[in-house]
Order: sequence, then structure tokens, then C-alpha cells
Amino acid sequence: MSESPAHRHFIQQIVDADLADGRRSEVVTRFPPEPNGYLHIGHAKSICLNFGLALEFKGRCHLRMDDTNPTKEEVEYVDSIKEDVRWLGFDWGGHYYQASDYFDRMHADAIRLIQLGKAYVCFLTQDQIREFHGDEKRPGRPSPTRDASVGENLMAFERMTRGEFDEGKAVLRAKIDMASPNMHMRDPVIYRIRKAHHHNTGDKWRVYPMYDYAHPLEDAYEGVTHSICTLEFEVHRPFYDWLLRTLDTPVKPQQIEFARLNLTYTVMSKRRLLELVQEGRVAGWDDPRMPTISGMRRRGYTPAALRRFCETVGVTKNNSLSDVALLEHAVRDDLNRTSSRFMAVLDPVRLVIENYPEGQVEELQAVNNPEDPSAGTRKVPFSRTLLIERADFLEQAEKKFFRLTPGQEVRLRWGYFVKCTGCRKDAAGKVTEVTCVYDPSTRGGDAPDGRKVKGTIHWVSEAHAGEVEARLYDRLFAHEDLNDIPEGKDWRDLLNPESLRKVRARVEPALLAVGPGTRVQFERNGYFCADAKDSKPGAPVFNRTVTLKDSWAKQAPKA
RNA sequence: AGACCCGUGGUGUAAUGGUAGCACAGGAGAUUUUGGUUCUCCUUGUCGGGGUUCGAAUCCCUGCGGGUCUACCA
Repeated sequence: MSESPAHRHFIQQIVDADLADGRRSEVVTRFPPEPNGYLHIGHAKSICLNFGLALEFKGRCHLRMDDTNPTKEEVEYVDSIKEDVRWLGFDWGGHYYQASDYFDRMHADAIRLIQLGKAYVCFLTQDQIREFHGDEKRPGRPSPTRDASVGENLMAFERMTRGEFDEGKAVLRAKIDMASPNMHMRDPVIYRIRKAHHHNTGDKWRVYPMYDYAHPLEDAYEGVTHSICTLEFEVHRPFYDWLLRTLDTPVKPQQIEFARLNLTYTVMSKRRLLELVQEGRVAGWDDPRMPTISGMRRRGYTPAALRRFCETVGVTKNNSLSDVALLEHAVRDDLNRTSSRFMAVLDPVRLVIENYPEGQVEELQAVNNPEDPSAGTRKVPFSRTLLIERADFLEQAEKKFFRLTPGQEVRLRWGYFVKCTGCRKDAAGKVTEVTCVYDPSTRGGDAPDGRKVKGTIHWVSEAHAGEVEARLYDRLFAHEDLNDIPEGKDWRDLLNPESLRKVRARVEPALLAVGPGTRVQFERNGYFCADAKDSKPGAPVFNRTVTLKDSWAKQAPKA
């Protein structure tokens, strides 16, 4: 990074201090998603943070499925999470865990808690619990069974565990302080009854631990030293510490909170992403418009770009909204160095070279990547009838227009200088064909007499060009800050109706051969990625990853 | 209304009592066989008010603004 080279974010500083004063002798972190959805770019930030810390301090980072709620979790999600973490470039080694693998141990600890007089079974209904809870101004009231004996609680919890009660009829609660200003300390529920099938433990359990209870224990069982989570868990920390202290676990991990990532023009909550998928507003979790890791992968974003972006946004406790331009810059920066160039015409119009011999075909040599000589060259067929972008011709243009307009000379990329002679139009006045003459001495794109042209345009030979589907993606939402919805609007109203435009593009022959997942640049158009799902051998489908920066579009009159 | 957290250019982030810097975005120019890339330059900031100090973005007080919390979700 170009920030001050010695900069260490606040979590690194905490770890530095812990190691320096001997409070810790190693660094163990974890990335603990609940497998109830696909990972998104916000998770990528957490993954980079946790695995990054482990790498930096030569510790380890566990991948752990936080699967304590059987009604919301699925193996499909487990598999996608593993794939995404790996794709991002991180390795959990042998340290893959599941919260559900600890259910026995957690249950035993719950019994221990009861024996310590620190937990009790409560038979209040959900509504009653809420009512007894009190609020900011009023302390809560004790549950009728709050002071039941250890024996009674042990028995009641045993009956809960055996499935003798229906869902909702009883819960196990920690016994802390019904008057605490922190609501999470007012005897939080730590076990509830769920008669549901769990994707890992099957039908073994009828009681399942709550997040607040399970998470600190998972961390402690695994020897996690630094348990990093997002800001909204700040108020949960007192309970996290209370539980470890009360149970006196051998390892006492430290919970540290940082600000979650927010991005302009998109949503980041799993709930909303799930709704987009379920309501069919996108094609799936991996729709290239989604901020999911799988969506971005399909769109053509690289792991390096995502990692770089996460570095750029940093780690702080500030609530912030990162400009998606930061992400796009990281992507362009990476793709500019690594992707091969090709010529593809997204909105074709015919260009006829009047003085080029009918039937003649030449193979012109094109450079694959000007940023990388080792990428080599390729041959591109050239002939009398070409296709160019419709926007590269203007019958009447101002002086700043460097492309084709009657009387003006431009270079055909890797081809010849051509001078525009005019155009033909249909009855409606639409241009059907642009005409020009070429200078045979400029083959390859340089004039022997040293004359210059201001513009270079891309092209394909009509007779040789392939035709492919290109999907032009734009931002999913037309609204910048999705955490700030205008009065009277639903967030769905803010979807960008033009987030996807499909076109039939005409492409140079070499482009037909690229395999699924290949990232390329369409010269002067943008970076594209052959869709991993819909591409067929010889018939790739291209997703536009991001456009090229376009300083002409900014000042040009709208086409 | 309480408790807790957070306020640095348009955006993100440094400076940890001692020159407010970097990246993105925006603007101008140069280079260029992509109006891309690269290079140069420029615009824009410490939320307000007090205090401590030789010196405050940094420490204290206060006001303001934003966020979080009152699930048998995580």
C-alpha cells in the first residue's frame, strides 16, 4: 500500500501488544459464517482480516460453520463457503470445524452452568419473556422459575433435551442481571427447543444453543485468541466474557469488533440478497450483478483485486460507505496487467473500404497485451468489409471527435489508416454503411511519411467475425446508499432497471476459442469474462466485468 | 428516552501530543497504434464550542451528528 508503510490497523496493534506483554504467545483467529447464504464482499473483508492476521503472525485461522440454527442452514451453503474462501486464496489447513460438532460439549457446559446456579429453565412464553424483559428505562422482572433449585433445573433441562416439551414451551436462560442496562445481560436465552433436522447432526438433538452461548465456547474450545466480529456484536461482548469467566474456560479469547463493509449501489445483508434471489430479481446467488463472492467471480473479478480492495478500505470502527469506484479501480488495475486484448464490436455498423481489393484477405499481426510483451501476438483476418462500432462514426462532428467523419483519417487498430468518404443510410435515415479509402503504405498502423492520426478504432472482418452473446452489466441499484432509503420507498424500488443489457457482439475469430472463466479485454470497451456456466465450446458468452475508464464519454454529447 | 460505539477533503484511510499525508473520485496538461495505460500538476478536510499544553486531529468537558442494542436469528 502507498499509505505510510509502517501503518498498523487497530487490531494489529492489539495483537502486537498482546504478544509483546506476553498475554498471548500465539495468534489463532477464525472465520465463522453461518451457512445460511452465500458469502459476499463484506465477508471477504473479514476473511482477509482473519486469515491475513494468521499469516502475518504465523498463527492459524480456522474456518468454522456457525451452524446452531437447523432451520436456516443447508449444505449447499457450506459447500459454497468453502469454495469461496479457497478461491479468495486462503487455506485453513486442517482447521475446518462446525459448531454442531461441539453440541455434546456445549450441552455438558450448560449442565455445569445450571450446577453453578447460573442458568435456569424458563417456561414463560416468548411474549411473556419480552414483557418481563423491561426496557431502557425499566429493569426487567424475574421469571417465576428464576430461583428454582439446581435439582429442579437439571431435571427440567433434561426433559427439554429429551424432547418432552414442544417448541417454544421452555428455554434455558443464563442467570445474570434482570436490571442490567445491557439487554443482553438480562438473563439471555441460551438454549431453545427446535424439533428440526440438522444438516450435520441429523435428528439427534431437540435443543439447540443460541449464538450468544455457542460462540464464545466454540472460540474457547478451539483455542482462538482473537475473536473478530462486526460492530453490532459490541453489546454482546459482556456476555461473551461473562460466560468464559463463569465456566472458567482454560482459554479466554478476546472479542474485537470492527466496522462491516458497506458499498455504494448495492446491498450487503444476507436477508436482502436472499430476497433478490427468491423473488427472481437476479438469476441466483452467483448472478454477476450480486455483491457475492460467487457473483463477482462469475463477473470476472479476480481474487487479487478483491484482496487489494479489502486492503484499501482498511480496518476501523468507523461506520462507512465505500465507493464502488474503489473496487472497480482495484479490478481494472489487476486486469490491465493480466488480460489479453481482443477486438469485439458490441454495436456493429459496416465499414467498406472502397479501394481495397474485393475478395482479398490479409492476416494482420496484433499485440496481445501492451503491458506484457510475453503475452505475444496473434493474427487477425482483415478484408474489404469490416464492422466497427456505430459510435465511431458521426456524419457531422465537432473538432474534438477523433473518430470517423467524412474527410477524417483514423487508424484501424493493427491495420491501416483509412479516410472516411461518407455513408449510406436507409429510408429512416439510419446509417447502414460507412465508406472509406485506405492507404496501403500504412499496413500495421504506421505511416512511412510520419503523419499522425488522432484516433484509433477497433474492427472485425465481417466475413470472419464470430457472433457471441455479451452481457453488459451495470450497478444493481440506481440508488447510492441502500442503508438510506427515501421516504415511502421500498429498497426494491431502487433496483436499476438497466443493470443488465444483452447484446449480440461480433468478435474476432480468436475470441471464439477462449474457455469458460477466461478474462479478456475487449479493446476500447472493457474487461469481459467468459461466463463459467453458460459458455459452450466454441460459443462463449461474455460478461462485462467493468468498463474501461472513458474520458471521452464524460465530455462527449450523449450518443 | 437510556446504555455503548464512532465523527479527518466528495469517498475510504494515515498521522497514536510536534510539518494534516496516501489512494479513489474530480480537473488541467504530457505521452500513447486502446479517448485505455503511464507521467506531471491542481482543487477539496480535522463536526461546533470551551479547556489542558510551548504545541491538540490526537488528551479533558460540552454540544451536535451518525450507528448499535430492547429475537426462542447469527
